[in-house]
Amino acid sequence: MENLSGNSRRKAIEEELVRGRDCAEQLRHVINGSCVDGLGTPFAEQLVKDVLMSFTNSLVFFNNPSSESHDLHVWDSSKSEDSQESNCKSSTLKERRGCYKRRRTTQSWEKESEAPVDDGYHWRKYGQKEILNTKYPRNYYRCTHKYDQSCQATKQVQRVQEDPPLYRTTYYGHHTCKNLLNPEIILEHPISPSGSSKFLSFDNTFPTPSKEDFPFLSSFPPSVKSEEEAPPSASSNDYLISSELTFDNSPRHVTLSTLDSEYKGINISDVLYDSAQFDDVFEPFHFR
DNA sequence: AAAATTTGACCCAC
DNA sequence: GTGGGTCAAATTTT
Repeated sequence: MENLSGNSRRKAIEEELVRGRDCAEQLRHVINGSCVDGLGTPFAEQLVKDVLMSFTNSLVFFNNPSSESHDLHVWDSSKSEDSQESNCKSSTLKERRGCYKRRRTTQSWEKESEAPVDDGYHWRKYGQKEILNTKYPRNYYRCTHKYDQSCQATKQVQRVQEDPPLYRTTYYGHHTCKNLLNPEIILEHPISPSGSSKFLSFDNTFPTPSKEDFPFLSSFPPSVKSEEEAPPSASSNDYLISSELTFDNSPRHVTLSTLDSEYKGINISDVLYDSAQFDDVFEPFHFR
């Protein structure tokens, strides 16, 4: 990933802000009813998402000039969502074997960690490949609820370094599944005793946050089990869910308000994160 | 028995 | 033609 610094970083921030402004302007038209019918709510939701993403990106650029930290790369091409659906016309299982469309572009993000992370979701391994010029095989996982809930989330995990052990996890798509194992989830944030932040309590429609593993909170995953051979790495309770976008007492925390937005078509994973993690753990966005 | 993993085959994008 | 993402039968684990 490239390091953004100096003018290029400033330019990136500027472009993001301009983009956000444009989206907000479009959103205004939608709200005023001057938008073409039929695009209404979904379009508005997309605009909201874009605006929030603009802020998010800008803040990341602003807060994170360094590229020495661990990785979180995000490239959003969500408008061309994953096309794993098979076009195959064959009907029998055997005929359908291997019949699929390879993913071209989808939203994805990477994370590197010293151990394969337990992100709280239920993953089913469906493949393993030796990758050219790499020492370790790449493991492919899909959401366990791919079929029962049509959850399209997948991830790839690959060991990239021996000593110290380093694993790169690349997530593709968002979880749309409901995790039924942890019906009651309450978020708390230890460094925010003032009460200025609101804790969110989720019912079984929303999985639990596991802050360290899911910087972009596709949804809040409950911790269920660790996978692969290594134990999950230690975590720090860094997620803060606030009722408003604010720089609060912990100066490096930036939080965005989200409530059940995922169920209204806005995926909070696109807009919610803790900026501190980017300082410590992640690089700025990666554009392809 | 059901769920999960392994692994070779298959096929598409490049 | 090749690399890599996915499928699915076989096998293992729970």
